[in-house]
Amino acid sequence: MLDKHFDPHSAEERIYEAWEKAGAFRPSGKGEPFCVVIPPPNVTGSLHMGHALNNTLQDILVRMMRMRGRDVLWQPGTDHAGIATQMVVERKLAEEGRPGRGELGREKFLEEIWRWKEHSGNTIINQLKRLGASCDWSRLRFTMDEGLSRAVLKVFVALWKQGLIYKDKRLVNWDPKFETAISDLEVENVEVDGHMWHFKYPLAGGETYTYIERDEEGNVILEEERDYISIATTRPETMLGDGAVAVHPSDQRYAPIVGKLVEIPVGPQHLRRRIPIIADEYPDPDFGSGAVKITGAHDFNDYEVARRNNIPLYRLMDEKARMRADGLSYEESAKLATEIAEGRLSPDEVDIDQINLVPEELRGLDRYEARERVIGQITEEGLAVMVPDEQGSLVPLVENKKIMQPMGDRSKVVIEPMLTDQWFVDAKALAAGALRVVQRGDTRFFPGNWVKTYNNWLTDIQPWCISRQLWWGHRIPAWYGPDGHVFVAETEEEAQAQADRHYGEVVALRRDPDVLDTWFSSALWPFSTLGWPDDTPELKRYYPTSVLVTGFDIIFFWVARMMMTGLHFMQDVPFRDVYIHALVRDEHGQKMSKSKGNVIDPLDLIDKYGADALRFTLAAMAAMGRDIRLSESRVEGYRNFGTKLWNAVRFLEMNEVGRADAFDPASPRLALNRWIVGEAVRTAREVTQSLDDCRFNDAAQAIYRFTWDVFCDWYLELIKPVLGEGDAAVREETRHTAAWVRDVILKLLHPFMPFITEELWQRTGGEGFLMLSEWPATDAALIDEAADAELEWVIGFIRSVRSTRAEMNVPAGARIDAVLVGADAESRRRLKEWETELKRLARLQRITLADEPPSKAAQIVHGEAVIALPLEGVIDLDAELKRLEKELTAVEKEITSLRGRLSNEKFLTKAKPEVVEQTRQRLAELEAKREKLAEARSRLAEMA
RNA sequence: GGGCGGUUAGCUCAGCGGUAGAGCACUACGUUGACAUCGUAGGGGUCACUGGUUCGAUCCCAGUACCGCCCA
Repeated sequence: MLDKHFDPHSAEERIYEAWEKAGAFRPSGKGEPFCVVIPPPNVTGSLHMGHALNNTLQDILVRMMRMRGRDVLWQPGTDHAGIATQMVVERKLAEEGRPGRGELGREKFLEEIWRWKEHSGNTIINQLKRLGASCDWSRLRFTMDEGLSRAVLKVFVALWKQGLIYKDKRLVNWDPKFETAISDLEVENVEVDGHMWHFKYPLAGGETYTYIERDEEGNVILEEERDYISIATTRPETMLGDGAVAVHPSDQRYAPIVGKLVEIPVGPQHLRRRIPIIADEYPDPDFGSGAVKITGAHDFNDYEVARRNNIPLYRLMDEKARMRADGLSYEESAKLATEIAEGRLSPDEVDIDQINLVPEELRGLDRYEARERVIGQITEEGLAVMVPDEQGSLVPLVENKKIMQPMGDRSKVVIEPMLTDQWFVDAKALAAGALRVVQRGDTRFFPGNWVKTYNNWLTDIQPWCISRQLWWGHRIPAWYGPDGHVFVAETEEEAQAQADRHYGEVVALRRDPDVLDTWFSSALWPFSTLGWPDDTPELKRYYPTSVLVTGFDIIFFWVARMMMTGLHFMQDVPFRDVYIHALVRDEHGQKMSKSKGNVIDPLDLIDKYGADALRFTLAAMAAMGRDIRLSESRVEGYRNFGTKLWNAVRFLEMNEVGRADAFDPASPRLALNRWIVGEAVRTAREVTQSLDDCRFNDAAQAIYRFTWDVFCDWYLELIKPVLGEGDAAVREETRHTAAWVRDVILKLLHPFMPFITEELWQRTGGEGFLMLSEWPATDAALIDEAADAELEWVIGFIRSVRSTRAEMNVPAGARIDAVLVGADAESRRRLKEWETELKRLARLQRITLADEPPSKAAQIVHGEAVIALPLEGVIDLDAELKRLEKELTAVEKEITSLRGRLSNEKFLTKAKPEVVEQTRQRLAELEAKREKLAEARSRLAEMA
């Protein structure tokens, strides 16, 4: 006998272990392949709500497909998460008071990381198991595995040979905390309060010009002689590295001075550097003064302008974003820079990186300290633009302004655009194919509007910086000879051989110290996990994978890149469908974040309500294209749903409903059983179709409704008398049907609530595992409309009586009589057939037949007949009159609306014929009903 | 500035060219032998606003307002 409740704590682990032990997660090898690769969580990670949603949805698809006989492979794994992991281990070493990364050295430090990974790197895997994820864990992969590493090497070398990977000195996002380049996707632009300073750049040689400002009509509003140009900046410290001042070519105010030189108002006065004023489309004439300084080595927009105009790029900071202290002295640097600016020296003739334009007294300072110093110096010198304050005295013009500040998404420090040597993938070249296949529909997005996002990004794609100045990751397979010549090869031996051939002698090689971006290896995931570069049976069988389930936030990071590499190396898309799900937010729509303290830990919810409840909640709320606001009450509600199901099965058990393996659902004779079979089939069809369309919420709702509102509320209530009093054959049929429907529910619900359904399956003597049983059939022939009509009549009868009783304030326990008035033969037959059930569920003493309603009775129109409830002594005449009035009003309102429609000729001619017919029928029904209601009212009115 | 999405019951959300739904919350009643993690009944909505298309618009189109997110 089942307990009153399902106990997730004792059941979940036991069931999961039994599945795993039996190899139930492995591909069957039979049927059409269905393959999903898991979006690999970080090896440092722990399960958060996003993972819970993502993996619940995958598991639902995977479990359903498995039951439908597909050969399912859900390929799991983790990625090595370069920065994050290195950070975690460094922090751990520090906490334990052990030698840090620097002291340990590369090799020892990597050993530490591996040790850490072996020890706690699978936390998230175990958490996924608690969620119920049915991945094939025997195939667990890790991006730093031997096999996957081989794939990375092979891809790197191949792309290098094809010219699609190259080394370049470009501006990259530099994280001063981790001291590495990061991808622009790892930069969050945060709006912060900033300042805009306005400074004067004096024209060289004391030159002047007439500065004329006009309003919109062209009237002169300001005209003065100036010996300077006014520049606004949010980053004064970068003035040191300015290479030019740019104005818009159409800007008349500055037209006279384009091509002239200005002095940068920083650094020792006798060494003032001069830079040219250039014309470029970039400056916005309406913004600030219309003139902008160009610091190509420290700003992405400036970088483009500088490249267009051949303006030199001067690096000002070191890897910690301090003002650099290396290179030439300021005097020498300024001199060279000036010669370049005046065209006496070409930038190519000098080692630009040796030019350090940071004055000696600022060298080694933090960038913000340097900023303050620069501002102070300029202001002191009188080159700040001054405005009057409230008291009328002149003060430097400093605007308070919202500025977008780039922050490292992991380090949380301000990112510095930095000119460095890095490795790049020519993403543009690879993007073309990735765009084409989606255009063509080889891969489909659900919902489809994400295609636009995907296209936009791939169209404007920048070179992908793949090198990272870290130790943890795939080390770049490039070796340098004594003269810096690079040799790229899969092995050191091969690189050495190349070098020996190149130099004609044996030379010592030095390997590039950098590692690759983690996403470089993740981009290979759909084929590297299946065994590539080896030609494995898995690769043949499961590539392209069937569907990728992921969040929109990594369309760029991951989906697009997998598409590029998949097409390039496998000549086919990595997945047929991409299902993009939403973000999980808190119940107020806020993004969950540790700093906000609004994080809901899925494991807490699992502890409290069980994995099934959490999974069902996530699925029920996963409507396409919308974020999920998770509230705990919802989880609680679905936990209750599990209890409801549990007790329904418990009830069947108590009534000796066992198993009927040979049961044919077409065999029942009873309308009740034929009806529930039809309803079950309808539900199976809806769940199946919804899941095929990735409409998880619709599928969840369909099974929920059927289980609770149809099976529990009606079917179980209606079979109670049958099981108690029916004859043997009828009882037998009903038990078999009930068992069959119970199993349909367990199966349809299993992908959503795997634990409780499996437990019930086992406890009711189900053979093998539910998770490996066959998905319910969806044969529409099992739907019997005559049975539907019959049950509709029965349920409607009971509902009406209950409703009227409540409104008449009849005590819930009181058994009253009912009289069926004006019933036709069919209704009489039905009444006879269902008398027991009607009496029981409507709480009636007797049901009799009559041609006229008794006096002082509440009257309910039910089809062609009227159900009269003689409530002499109980009935509140006024209340009943009111009730009838209310119903009449509602009916009349609708009649008016339908009549209006039907008297509209345009409706009759233009609306679809079946709609017109439907409307007519409905009107006829309502008119009949109105008549009966009116009769009932007048009878009652007479009595009153 | 460009793109995407949202605005439906008190809350969180589905939905849809013809009759507006769920969960939770709320009200009343209920120890009916599966279930109080429950049952029965009920209240509650100008479907943001303005136009347009249509026989008919909460739904389609355009605009407005407000709110999100992404990219510059």
